[in-house]
Amino acid sequence: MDFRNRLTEHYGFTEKDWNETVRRFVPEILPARTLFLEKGQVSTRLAYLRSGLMRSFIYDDNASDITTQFFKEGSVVISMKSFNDQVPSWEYIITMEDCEVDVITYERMNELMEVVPAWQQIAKDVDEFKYNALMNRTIQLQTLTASERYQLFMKKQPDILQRVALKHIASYLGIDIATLSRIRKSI
Amino acid sequence: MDFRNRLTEHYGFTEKDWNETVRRFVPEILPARTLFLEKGQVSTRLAYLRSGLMRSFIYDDNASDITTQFFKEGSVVISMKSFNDQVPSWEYIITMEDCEVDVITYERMNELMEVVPAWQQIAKDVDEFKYNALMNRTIQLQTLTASERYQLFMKKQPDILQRVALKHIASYLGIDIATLSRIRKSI
DNA sequence: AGCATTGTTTGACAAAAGTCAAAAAAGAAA
DNA sequence: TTTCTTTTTTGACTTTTGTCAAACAATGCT
Repeated sequence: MDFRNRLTEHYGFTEKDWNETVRRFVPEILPARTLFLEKGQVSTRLAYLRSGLMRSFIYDDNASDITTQFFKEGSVVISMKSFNDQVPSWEYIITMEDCEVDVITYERMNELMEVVPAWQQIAKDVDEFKYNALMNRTIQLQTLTASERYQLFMKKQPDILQRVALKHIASYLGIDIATLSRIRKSI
Repeated sequence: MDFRNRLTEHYGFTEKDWNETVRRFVPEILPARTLFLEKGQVSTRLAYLRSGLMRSFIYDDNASDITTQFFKEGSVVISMKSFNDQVPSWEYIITMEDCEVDVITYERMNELMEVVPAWQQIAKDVDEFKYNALMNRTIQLQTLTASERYQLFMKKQPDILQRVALKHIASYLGIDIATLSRIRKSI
């Protein structure tokens, strides 16, 4: 099911709602390895990822290039804290493949929530969805061994596994790349 | 600064706002080791913790009694997914000390958000605060060693460290209790 | 195609963390 | 206080994971 049908079905979108929505999202093509958000900058845009793959990561003295999230087609690409509170981002977001996105700015999103109140609910639902995903991830890091975490990832996100460098999977799972290599051999 | 002042200062509460709020929160005393929320039940209430200490934990075939959060005085005690979406909880919440709480039900909270619109913002802020806390925790689990996690906990939450059994700290940090004991000795 | 760069695997080893069981310590209850 | 229960520590050991460096493989670029 495509985006429009989802909105109609879940949120009772009318023709007008859809039009108001569409006019505020700007389609863009982002080549692979384009930064969508930089650390330190206030996130001004949110994207719906039509096709392609992106990831968020942190990079500082303590932690060099640690992937914190993967975004695949159909996902909402957002750095929640920075976008919602309009504060500087502590993470980067970058494309890993050429991406087709529909982008909306913070201002336009606020307009949209006024014009189409259903968007308030959608925003809330997106935030909740992200919260739940993060909670699952946290519990996995808290309770599973490196090998178990990898096997679960393999099972739940086989598609991403095919598409990204292993070093990113490793950092996402909190495993050393050499260890991950050995885990893979042993399965 | 107490609760009332915080609301007045941050959200411009009027006398009336405060009265509408107060009448919907019910003060309660919960003895130590009282379940505030059980797994499988839909969370109907949220508490403001005036004094005492609580924790949330999961308990199932895979994971027996894994602490997922500590709540201390001044915190909002809530199982976000269950309360916000009114779905069965996947976690328990239990008091660890005698607790003084102000409790509000889901229905009353919705009323309150209508009568005092500032509460919509407060609810949003609480959710965001919890999300950020969870994000920090996740990154710690992802990037720090057991020893580093413990030392950080010691530094950031020395009060909780004094008040709860080490086995709960251990499970919260994803460390075996015997290992934690050795880490403590070595510092 | 050829070279440079980046990513992955491997070996040899070290360090970190877990397991199991028993002893010691601390707390709760009669 | 004494007993019972729970929690914490410890020892002996195993397993898991990380580190460093080199070799190997894959990929991108000119």
